[in-house]
Order: sequence, then structure tokens, then C-alpha cells
Amino acid sequence: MSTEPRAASVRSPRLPRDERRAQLLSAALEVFAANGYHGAAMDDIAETAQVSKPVLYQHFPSKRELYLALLDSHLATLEELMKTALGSTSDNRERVRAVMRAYYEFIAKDDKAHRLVFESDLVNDPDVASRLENFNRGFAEAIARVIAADTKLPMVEAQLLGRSLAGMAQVSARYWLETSGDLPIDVASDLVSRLAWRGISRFPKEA
Amino acid sequence: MSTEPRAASVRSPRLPRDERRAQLLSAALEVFAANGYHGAAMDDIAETAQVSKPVLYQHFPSKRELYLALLDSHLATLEELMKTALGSTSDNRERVRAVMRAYYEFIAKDDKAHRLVFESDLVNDPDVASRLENFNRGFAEAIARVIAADTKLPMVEAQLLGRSLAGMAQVSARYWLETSGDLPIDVASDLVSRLAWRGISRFPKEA
DNA sequence: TCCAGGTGGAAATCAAGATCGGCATCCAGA
DNA sequence: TCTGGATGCCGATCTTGATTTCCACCTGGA
Repeated sequence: MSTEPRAASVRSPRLPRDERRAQLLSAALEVFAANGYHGAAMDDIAETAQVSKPVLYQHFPSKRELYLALLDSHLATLEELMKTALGSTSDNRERVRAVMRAYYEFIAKDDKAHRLVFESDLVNDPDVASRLENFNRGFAEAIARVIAADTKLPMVEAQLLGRSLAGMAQVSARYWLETSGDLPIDVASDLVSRLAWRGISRFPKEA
Repeated sequence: MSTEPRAASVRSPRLPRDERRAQLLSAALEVFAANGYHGAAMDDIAETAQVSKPVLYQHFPSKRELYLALLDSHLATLEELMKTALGSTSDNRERVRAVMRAYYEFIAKDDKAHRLVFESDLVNDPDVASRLENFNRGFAEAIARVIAADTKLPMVEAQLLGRSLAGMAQVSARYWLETSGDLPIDVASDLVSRLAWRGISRFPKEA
């Protein structure tokens, strides 16, 4: 996709529908990630994509639908990464490590997507809230199952701890990204997963 | 403050400036907590306060300044609670426990304030972002100091773990509130602080 | 050459933040 | 007791930014 500045009044070259849609999503991701939903104008997205606004409305019924399409796409990617990491081993300690590593890698690879997902300013929208909650619940429940298997804690308590560890992953990974370079990704994700594992592995026995 | 419906065209009773300001902040908290910054209209806040919009602008230069005033007020309260909990003991394990408990109590007591602080949809605003970051940094650094003292880890690594545990506290407390009644506050905050403590207390020695 | 489909300049519409101009009321001082 | 100034109040409207749509043009492939 050429992103060279396009002369005024020169039309954007025609693209097949699917390619145009993908390009619009890419432009939208840039603008939403940089400015948030509320700080982004459809004018800005059109400008970034080097098309006019009606082109956006040809592919997406509204600004909100555009945002939801993007969110869905990136949540699907992340869910797949988490699922792969969880299924990569049957050893619980290695599972926690793999999940933490996958999380950090997702964030290192695509900080725009991570901002879209984890720093949304549209969380009061029910459709956005439900998508994020679905993801968070699935993630935390997967961890809760590991905890319940390893500790014999009742599920209610394992759920709370699952959320705790999911929170640990999310917040620490964002912090690591913001201070990037202080610690290599291997060291950072390993450190946090060791903290997590040590916390888990001593339940319910207590020193 | 009377919140009985006011007859149309009947003026709101005069209040001294300070009382009115406090009342407006209270109404604003309700509306911002329920709808977020972007979903709240000044009309809504005026209606909740049972005054007209110009009265809002008499006390706050703009919608954004009103929001920042509220945020400052509640962040100050939370910071005080955290400071008190950290200073309540010199035993590191009890510190972690006291901080977790204080966090859960803040959230149990005032879910509107917690939503304002932790689920803001104005995080792209630099002034909001910096306030939240200042709080988060202070909180995580306090925990990092406990970790560094107890584990002899270098500060860079203790900082990352501090953020991890701060994230654990925030996300788990929100989840606990949403599933309120599943676990009593004592059990929930104790569980999470034990997870945190076990994670910390085994660094750097490894089983 | 024709037409389906991709394109845009311009403007309509609308919601909401902020302000104007004046009203109402309370109280201190004459 | 009365009055005028200070202060608190509001209905109506202005302003602005942004979403969405209208209507017509352009172009590439059959």
C-alpha cells in the first residue's frame, strides 16, 4: 500500500473491495490506537487511509462498527495466541510460563493492537465491555483451571486467583512495554511468571 | 441536600458557594461513574444536581476541569489509605496484607469512586493519564521497596514485580466487587495477599 | 462502448459544550 | 423598616466539531 502523500483531488487508485477494507482497518487501527475512540475523527481515519469519508461508510455502517470490527479482529488473534500457549504443554508451571511469554510477545509485536484492546476509552459501550469481559473471563478461567488442578482450592477461590494473575500479566506487560529496554523480554516475562508460579505452587500448604 | 424532584421553573434554593460546589461534585460523581466522561453530558449533571447548566460553569471552568477536580479528590483519599496501610506495620508480610485489605475496602465502600479512578474513559487526556500514572507509580514503588527489602532483587526487577502486584490488586478487587457475595471481603483480600506474599517471599531462592 | 462498482466534494444534521443577558433573593447599613 | 448592592440563579441561544448522507463523477473490465 502506497502511503506517499497523494496530490489534492487526485483519486485514490481503485482497489478490490477486500483489499480496500483491510487498508481501512489498518488506517483505523493507527488512528484509534493513537487517539482513542473519542479522540479519533472519521476525517482523520479517511485522511490516514487516503480516501474520502464516504468510502469508509461503504465498508462500515458507522464509526462504532468500524471500531468493533477492529476489536474483534485483534481479540481473535490474542485468544488464539493464549490458546496455543496453554496447549503447548501439560506441565502447569510451563503453562504459566508460556502464557506469560505469549502475552509479552503479543504486546511487543503490536503495541497498537494492545492499546486498542487494553486501553480502550469506549469501555462504557455495552458491546465493547462484553467483548473485553469475554476475553478476560476466558483468560482468567484458563488460569483458574491450572490453579484448581495444582492446588485443590475450590473453584470460587481459584477464579479470584485466576483474575489476579491475569491482572498481573496485563499490568506488568504494559509497564514493561513503557519502560522497554530496561529488561529483555525473556527476563521480564520469566520473572513475572516465576512470581506467579511461586504464588500458586504453595497453595494450600503454608510454610 | 434535598433530592426531591423540583417543580419545573421553581428555582433551586440558594446555597453558600462552598456547599453548592460540594453538591455539584457529588452529582458529577454519580453521572461520571455511571456513564463515563464521554457518556456524561453537562445537562445530565445539572439535572442530577437540580440546577441549571450556568451554575455548573459558575463553579468549574469546563466539563474537563470538573472531572479533574473529582479525580484529584478521590485519588487523594486513596493515596492516604495506601500510605496508612503501608505505615501500619514494619513486617513486610503484614504490609502486603494491609495494603490489599485497604484496597478492597476502598472499593467496597465507594464503587463510584473506584469506577471514576480505575475505569476512566478519559485516559487519553494527558492530565488524566499523568494523575493515574502518578498514583500507579507511587503504589507500585511502595510495593517494589517491600520486594527489594525482602528478596535482595535489583530495583529494576523489583519495580516490574511491584507493578505486577499492583495489577493483581487492582484487577482482582474489581472482579471481586463484580461478583460480590461470592467471597467475604476478609477471605478475598487475604487470599490474594497470600498469593502475592508467597510469590515474593521465595525470591531469589528457588525450590 | 457500456455499466457496475469504486470514488469524492459538499453539505445536512445533530449533540453537546459553553455563554449571554437578565432575574431573584438575601442581608447590611442607613 | 426600607433599599441597594452583592451574589446566586436560569431560559434561551450560540458555537463548534463530528457523524452521516446526497448526488454525481470516474474508471476498469467485460
